Amino acid sequence: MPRWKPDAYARLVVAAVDLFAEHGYENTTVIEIAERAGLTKSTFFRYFSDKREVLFGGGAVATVLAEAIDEVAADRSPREVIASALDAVGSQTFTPETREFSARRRAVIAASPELQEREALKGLALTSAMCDGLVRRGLPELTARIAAEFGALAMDIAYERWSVPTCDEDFGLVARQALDDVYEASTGS
Amino acid sequence: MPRWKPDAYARLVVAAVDLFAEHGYENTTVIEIAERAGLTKSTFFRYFSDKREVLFGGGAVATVLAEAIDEVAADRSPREVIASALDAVGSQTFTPETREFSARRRAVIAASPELQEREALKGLALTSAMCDGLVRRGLPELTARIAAEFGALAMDIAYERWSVPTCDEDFGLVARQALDDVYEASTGS
Amino acid sequence: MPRWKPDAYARLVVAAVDLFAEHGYENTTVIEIAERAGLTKSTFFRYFSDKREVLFGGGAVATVLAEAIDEVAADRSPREVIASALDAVGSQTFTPETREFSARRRAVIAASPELQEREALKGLALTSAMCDGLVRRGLPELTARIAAEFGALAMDIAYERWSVPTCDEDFGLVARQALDDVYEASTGS
Amino acid sequence: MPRWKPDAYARLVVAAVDLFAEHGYENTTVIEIAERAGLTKSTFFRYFSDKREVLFGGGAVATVLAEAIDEVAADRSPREVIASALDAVGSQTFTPETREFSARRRAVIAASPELQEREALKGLALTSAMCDGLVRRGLPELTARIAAEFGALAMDIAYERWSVPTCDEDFGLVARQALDDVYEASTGS
DNA sequence: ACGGACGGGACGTCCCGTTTGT
DNA sequence: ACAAACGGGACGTCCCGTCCGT
Repeated sequence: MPRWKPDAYARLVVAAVDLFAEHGYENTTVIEIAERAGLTKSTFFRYFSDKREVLFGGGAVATVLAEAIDEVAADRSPREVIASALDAVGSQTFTPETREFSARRRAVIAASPELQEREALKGLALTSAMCDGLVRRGLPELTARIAAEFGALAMDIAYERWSVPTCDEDFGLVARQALDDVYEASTGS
Repeated sequence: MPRWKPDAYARLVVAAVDLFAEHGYENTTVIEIAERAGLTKSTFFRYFSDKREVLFGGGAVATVLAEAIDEVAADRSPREVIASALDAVGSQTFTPETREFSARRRAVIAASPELQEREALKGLALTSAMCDGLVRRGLPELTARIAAEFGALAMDIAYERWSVPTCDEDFGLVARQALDDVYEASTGS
Repeated sequence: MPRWKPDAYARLVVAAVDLFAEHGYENTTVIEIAERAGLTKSTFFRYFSDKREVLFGGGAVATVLAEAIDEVAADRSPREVIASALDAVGSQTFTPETREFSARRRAVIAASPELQEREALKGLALTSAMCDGLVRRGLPELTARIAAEFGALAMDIAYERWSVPTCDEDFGLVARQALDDVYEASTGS
Repeated sequence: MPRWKPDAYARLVVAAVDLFAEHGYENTTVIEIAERAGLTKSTFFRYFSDKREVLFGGGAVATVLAEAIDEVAADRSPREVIASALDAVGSQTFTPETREFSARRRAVIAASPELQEREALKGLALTSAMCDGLVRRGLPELTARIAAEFGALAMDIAYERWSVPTCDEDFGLVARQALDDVYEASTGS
């Protein structure tokens, strides 16, 4: 995600979530989204490769994860690396002001299998991003893979917990807690 | 030997549920359903007004309810009328041999908001059928309405309980139990 | 080509040639063609795989050639076979009432390189159809190939000669004359 | 081309003709032209009002004609004025080093009706430029018009003759010869 | 002056649902 | 009654040409 999203991008996303929530994903056309954003279909497809993609911000989270992992001190454990990466997501992507939007986005995705499928694919990309980052740090493939899977699971849980209106904590804290839960559960089994 | 197999309706329904379960509702075309049933798209639309309708059997349940209500002795309470109507559904529509199919149908609907919407509409139709039947018996509008709502609720619950493979009771029994639960809950509140 | 061209097909072709002649190929949209034919874009694309194809009737000529070749008596020379095939084209495809249309079609194609390219491809298909037909008769590959090339050349020449308004002979006669010219030129060299 | 044109201009023209010759006019995009010239699409459109215009050098020839006509001594006949103007075109625009380019440009235009249309318009502009120049010299409208038409015709013929690789004469000479031919033909009729 | 964002619109695909013809 | 033809409309792609901000 570029530091400065063009305004059009955000307008399109907001318009899309609004309309999806109102009329459902299937009953909303790209043209309607674009028009509500004061733009045209052309511009929509310049920003998003297809209609679903408007809800799955262009791999931005994967980039944040990768960069955050590369910046962690070399002597840290995989778990600490992942925790830092989740912190970065909390400070750069899932900021408090996006919480409400995230809740609505979650609801829209939950209502559409087509979107859930895309969400699952995006989840795999996040796991890969974390795994690759850990491999770049010299970790064995398998160790990296498991840590990444734990991180992805924690992120899922945290996203679910964090994106409810009553939650008032930063995503980073919620995610660290979720990561702890995951690790605890893994040892307890 | 008839020129066409008589089972076109059933073959279409089975083919549809199979394909919906395999590839999802959105990713299944009417042509695919018809071909798996050995028919053509046109025939599909002769039997079903649209693609969704293949899962919502032509209002048969509403008819069963209405007729059953009309046959109950006049001195029975609304609750007993409804219970009898549910029995009729169990003996005429949700028979044991349709249980497995119902389970798959439920799963398909649960996976698609578009189908859930239709299901909700069908639920309203069932409520209306019961309410109208009770009104025909001379019940006050409001009484009929509430009894019908309770009946619809019980039917929902029963359908959910009954359409799991481990359940081996008749729908009628399950529905009566659910109706009891509903009434009990209503008094307890 | 079905024996009974649907009316829509012919209407689309006529509308297309009219509009191409009036406004040029590039400046004519598929929707305009369809509307002038009293149809819609959908129907257009059901008949023609793309916009250009409206001028290149679905391989009909190739089929006519192939079938005609298969029906010629076995003891005929390649040249006589080809001549008979050209006769068939004259009686089934390039009939007198299509002459005027052919002239306009030629003019439209001559005005657009994009269309000329497609015409060239269709020409290759015709050569192949004749060559394959001759091979089916047991001719050696090379012999068949050369006879087919001569036939295609004759057909080109004949089409050019025949599709001028002042020509009042059947295509078959014109084509036979052209074939004679080609063979004469080939021996004279 | 006048030397004061920025280099970008010439690079764009060369890139365009190359690509048009390789892939055809229709199959070449402005972006491809700009990229081959090391520029962007925006720059292309700053120099050329549209894609076709890249082959029709900005009316430079009309300007050359007009200026040349104005510089001819007042006592010269229309025919001599036109001849001098054609000389100017030969020394300022159609110089020997542009001969090869002109040949390729001609081939490209010959392959596209869309370009031929533009070429025809440009031809009219040249006729107008010459006619206006002659009128400024005090000639009657009709006389000017006819002399200009002869000049334009001679220029067309000369361009065709000159832009073949085997021609090694200056455009001016070729054009004067063509003008003579035109006048001779006009008297002979 | 320059690039990138934007508008506009055609093309071709897909698929649901309706109508027509036999 | 049945199949095929037809209508309608969304999606996604492509590319020309414009315009604004710097």
